[in-house]
Amino acid sequence: MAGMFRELRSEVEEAVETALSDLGLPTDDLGVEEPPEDVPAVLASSVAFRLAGEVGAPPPKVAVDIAEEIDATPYDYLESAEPQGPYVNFFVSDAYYAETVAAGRDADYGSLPDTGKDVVVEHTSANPTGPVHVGRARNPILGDSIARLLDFAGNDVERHYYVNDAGRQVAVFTWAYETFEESDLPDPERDRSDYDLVRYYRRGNAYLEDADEEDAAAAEEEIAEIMQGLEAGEEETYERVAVVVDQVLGGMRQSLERLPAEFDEFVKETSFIRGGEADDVVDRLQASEYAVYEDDAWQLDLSPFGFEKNLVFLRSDGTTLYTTRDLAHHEWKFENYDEAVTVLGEDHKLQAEQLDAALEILGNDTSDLRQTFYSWVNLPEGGMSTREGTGVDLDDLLDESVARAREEVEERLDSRIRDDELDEDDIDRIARQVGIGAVRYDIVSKQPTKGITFEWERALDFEAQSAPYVQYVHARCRGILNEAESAGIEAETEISLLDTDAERDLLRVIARFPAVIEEAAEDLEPHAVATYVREFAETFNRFYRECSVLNAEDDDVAAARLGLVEASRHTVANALSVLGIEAPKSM
RNA sequence: GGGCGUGUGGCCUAGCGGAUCAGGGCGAGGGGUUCCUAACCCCUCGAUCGCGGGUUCGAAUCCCGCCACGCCCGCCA
Repeated sequence: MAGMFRELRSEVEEAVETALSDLGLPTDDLGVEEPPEDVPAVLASSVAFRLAGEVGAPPPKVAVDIAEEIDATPYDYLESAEPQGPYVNFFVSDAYYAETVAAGRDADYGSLPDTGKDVVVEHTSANPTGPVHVGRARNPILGDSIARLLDFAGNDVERHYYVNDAGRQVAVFTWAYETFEESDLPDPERDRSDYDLVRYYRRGNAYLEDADEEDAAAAEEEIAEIMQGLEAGEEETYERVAVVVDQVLGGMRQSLERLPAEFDEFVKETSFIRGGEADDVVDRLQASEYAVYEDDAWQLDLSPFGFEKNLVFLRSDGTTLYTTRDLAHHEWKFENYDEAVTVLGEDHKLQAEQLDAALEILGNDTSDLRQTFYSWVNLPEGGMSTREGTGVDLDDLLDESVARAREEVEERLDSRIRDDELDEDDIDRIARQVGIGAVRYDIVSKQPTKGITFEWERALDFEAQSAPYVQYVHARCRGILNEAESAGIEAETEISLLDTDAERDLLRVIARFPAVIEEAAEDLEPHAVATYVREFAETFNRFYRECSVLNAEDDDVAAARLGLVEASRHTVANALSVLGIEAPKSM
């Protein structure tokens, strides 16, 4: 049940290995790969190139010998091996296609068997200083998609947001919130706690920058007091900070939920100070052979790990640093989960590597920790900053996208052929699904390491190679399924009647889905699923044009095609679900 | 200065050692709807895969050098 393609791949690998060893040839590299689109085989091998020297014959001759030696009879899905030039091509049996339709007709098609692993995915973890802006939006979208992907690949997944509530920023924020008067501030951009409070944060930062030395120093003293209070474990200080943090975070959560990105737990940095775990980390690091005491501060000499500079883990005033607390945080993850995944901006790369080294020093096995990085989303004119108030708020982007999607829906209403009468709720629903989906797909479909420059027109393009393009395929499937039901057509798993190129192409693409999930999950690359689902949609649209279900030659063909549509619907719905994009029942 | 990342047609993007077409999309031009929703499909235009070397039977993909851009090199997070 783990996917026909994956089983076929195993069969082919075994068959090639057997044939090679029977021929007395090395089996270390089987060269099994996917052939180009125009080759009708499902898999191919390029071993002949590598073995040509050894055999003393040209690759095409070697390919013939290997193909002849391969015995397909013991296998269910491998039908035959045929040489073509220097390649050996592998063709599949009807059972391969039949099992694909049968598997695809299960609603959870594509999901992988339970791994039994508990995995924690930490993502976003943006400082609670103000509304989420587009520059940060890649993190929740990527992180949430990775969590969904790992879940679909058979893992038990928890999503965590690590709340930085112990740093200087929140101290500044708390001081500003307690110091400035609302009447001195501009109106909030939205009636929500994060938009409300960020005004104090911005005012506070501006004050620190512009105030004369004496006033600034006085403010700094108050800020330092808050930081010291946190470190000393003063309950009262925690409460003061929490008033600010919890309110801002509450607002930010509402933005994130629109994506949607939801969390199982918000883990506060201060909890590792209060619980004593951070102090414990300090004690153990001080006792390690890498610890040095320089300039009144405790540091780690990480040169054996390839780092030029020392990593300070305890300030000269005796307080801990972000990384120190994060060490305690990660040890806690190791205790409670089998694997930990963290989604971070590229600016945290060095810090993440140092964290890794320090965790090793503390005796942890960091092979269970995987960090994945992404580049920032910038505006054409530069970066975005919460503190300075520059950038596009995520809420504004989503609102704009939904509004444009609504315009599209309304425009298309007139030329609509289908007589299913979309009501006001449908229009709302479609605008939201398409609008949010478009933003999400635009972000999740690109390699995370590539930088993105945010441009309205490009982000909100609903044409081909976008979420709506794929979502439309789902709506088409639902449309066919609904009509078929009223027409009394029952789906069948009947491969012999699905023999056109369009049908076979679609079957082959559907068969690959579980293998795509497997590989994407292994590499933490949801964009591979986005690429796949786009290819799937292209293939489906060709099938849709050429092979009518409701107007098929006869009832048997209609029933067989309906089975294929069912499998298609599950494939596209599940792929979209992994990407966190809704699958509309109509558009 | 050092480290990491990115560089694919006018623009965006996939591929990251294998099939003398490097896939898609946007854009530009031309077609398609008495037939399951045209947010669709088909055709045409357009790429020395940043530059220069090297390894290999084979390189967009690996190695070296260079150039451009981004990020990092705090007792900030």
